[in-house]
Amino acid sequence: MKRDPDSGGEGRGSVVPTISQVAKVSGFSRATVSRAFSRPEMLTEETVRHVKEVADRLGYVPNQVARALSTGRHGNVALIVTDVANPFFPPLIRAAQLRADQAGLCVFLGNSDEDPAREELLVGRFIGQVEGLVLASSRLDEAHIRRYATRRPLVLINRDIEGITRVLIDTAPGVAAAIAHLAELGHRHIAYVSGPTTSWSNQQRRNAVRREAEKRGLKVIAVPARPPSYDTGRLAAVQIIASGVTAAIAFDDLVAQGLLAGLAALDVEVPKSFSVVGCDDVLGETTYPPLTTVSARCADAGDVAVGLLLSQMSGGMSGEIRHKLNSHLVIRASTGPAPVKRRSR
Amino acid sequence: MKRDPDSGGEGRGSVVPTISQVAKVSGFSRATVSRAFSRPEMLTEETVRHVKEVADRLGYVPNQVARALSTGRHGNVALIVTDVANPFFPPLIRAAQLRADQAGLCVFLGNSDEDPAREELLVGRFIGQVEGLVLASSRLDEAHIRRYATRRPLVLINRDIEGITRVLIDTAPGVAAAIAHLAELGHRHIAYVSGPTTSWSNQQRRNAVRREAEKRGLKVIAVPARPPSYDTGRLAAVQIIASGVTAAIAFDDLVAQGLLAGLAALDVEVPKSFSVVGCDDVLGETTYPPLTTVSARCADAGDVAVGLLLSQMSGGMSGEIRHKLNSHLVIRASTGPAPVKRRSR
DNA sequence: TTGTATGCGTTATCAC
DNA sequence: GTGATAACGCATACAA
Repeated sequence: MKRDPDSGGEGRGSVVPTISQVAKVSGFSRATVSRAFSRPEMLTEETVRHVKEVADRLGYVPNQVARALSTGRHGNVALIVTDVANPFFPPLIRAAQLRADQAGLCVFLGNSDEDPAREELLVGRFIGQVEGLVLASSRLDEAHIRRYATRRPLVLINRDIEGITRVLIDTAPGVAAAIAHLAELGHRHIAYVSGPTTSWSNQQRRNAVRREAEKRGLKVIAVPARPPSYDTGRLAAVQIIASGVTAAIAFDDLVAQGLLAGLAALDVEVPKSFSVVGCDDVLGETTYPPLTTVSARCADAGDVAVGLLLSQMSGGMSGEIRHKLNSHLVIRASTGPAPVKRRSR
Repeated sequence: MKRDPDSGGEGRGSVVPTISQVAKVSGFSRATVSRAFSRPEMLTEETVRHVKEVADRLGYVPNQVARALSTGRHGNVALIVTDVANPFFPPLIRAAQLRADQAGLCVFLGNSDEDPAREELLVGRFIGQVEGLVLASSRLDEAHIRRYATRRPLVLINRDIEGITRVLIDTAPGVAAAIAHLAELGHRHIAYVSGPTTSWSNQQRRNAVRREAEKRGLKVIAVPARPPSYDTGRLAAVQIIASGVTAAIAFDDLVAQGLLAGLAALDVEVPKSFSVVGCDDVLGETTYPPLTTVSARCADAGDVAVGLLLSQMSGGMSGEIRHKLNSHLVIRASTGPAPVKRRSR
């Protein structure tokens, strides 16, 4: 079982010092050296100072793996998202990181690419070395998630499973407001540019669109943009224009931005001849024209999720938690009055 | 040292099974159970099957921490970036992840916020439980980096320190081409909208601009946008216009995009009255007008960095490595001929 | 092919 | 306040 002390890139020819070396050199016991690092308040200031000095000289630093084995805690959590490169996630990741940092936790990041198998692989790799995990927009089936949740504290973002702690960005109110906004502008026929079928967010938004449109007597058709991206949004423009609608609400801002480009390519002026609404509000005013969109507080979701995970990890968790985050409509410049006349299809 | 087996969120009232339980129930020794998971090829198919069945029934799964302590390897690496939310990084992170995944590694992600102290904290937290790290756009001082590099394999992205493995996105050729492009369009006075002083990329780009401009007899002024962002870019517009230049090249695409917005707010038409060049090419054609920019292959950087880290971790590394990634100019629609006449400042 | 014995580096439990 | 020592759960020489 002897191991090459030089493997793993440690030291250049020098052995990695352990607590025992420090003990021997400092003249104290291993227990004392250990305490000098983990609970200095139990020792004389003098002792601590001496031990640390020796440790410094030897280049000793506590082995976290050994510590973790002994204590059962290592302060790691995992965050799995579907796509780091989708602008929805970076703010979420950032906020989650920040919260974890403040608690002294290290965070593993995983990228599932919306592939359940890949996500499962990642969870499997992480779960043995984390104290908790948060799954954002998980594509795992319910049974798997439930099983994982029995092994480790687990919180879901934008996935609604009874009994599992979850934080949901409730875009329904914002979407409803968007429909109302379009209705007031005189639009009667609109399109919903839909995202992934398996996405909770997509289902929620689609339903909200239908419900509110029906209530106001608007006709709505669905046009897919899968996977949701700038390109699929751009490609959807032709079909949307051909359908004769005068406005579209997209699954997310990226799709909306692509749609804007697609419309421009068709010489359709926005918002004069056509109105576009996005969702998530992750692009700010950077689109042209600035996008009317549903604000989704994705950063808050990351923050809250890690917060809930923390309290779950520390055991202070009573019943089921289903945290909802509000949304609202942000009106910018991509929506306007319905054009007075448009050719029928 | 007895520990509450229920802590850490494990099991609901059930003890976490260890290798010993499986051994007892299956009738084999602990060594055999261990081998059934780590080196099944050493055992009879029959024994492996039996052991795994028992393990399954008991819900046993190897404890990675214990395994790591024993073997000295745990398959974790760390990636630290300055800002997850800056569009430059997501593609890089994604590519790095992918490469690590293929090698079966888990990746810790850290966010330094361009703060050296914070970055140091993160490295300290990570280094004890990773086999290697990659630091992107590190703000750490050279001495620290060198010290860390003696403890673990380490590769730098966009930071040039002799003796440390590094991958550098060489934007100088692309920037030079951009200057040439502007010169050919008749621009004589241009601005460089600069990024963080401590950033290697910024220094490199600034120098390339100066060098090439001098060669072609262009005058160049520097205008700061710090920290580099959409907002600081937008704010820089006033100063830039006031200076009387006819074109600007920005530290990165985000700044360029902000500048575009700032110019629009001032009713300066792009590219008719003013030309803008970005850097990194992370926005694609999503800006208005589509941005002429220097392509920077940031995804490749992440991929290559992890690749180098892997070979360094496996010990197969000869001398010093300084991997350069090329760049080139991508001409879109934000650059055009210099306006025939502009009021002097 | 399988079992035995020991070590990995640390923390926690007891004594002193 | 400090020291001896037994876990923590697993992997691996070595013996059988």
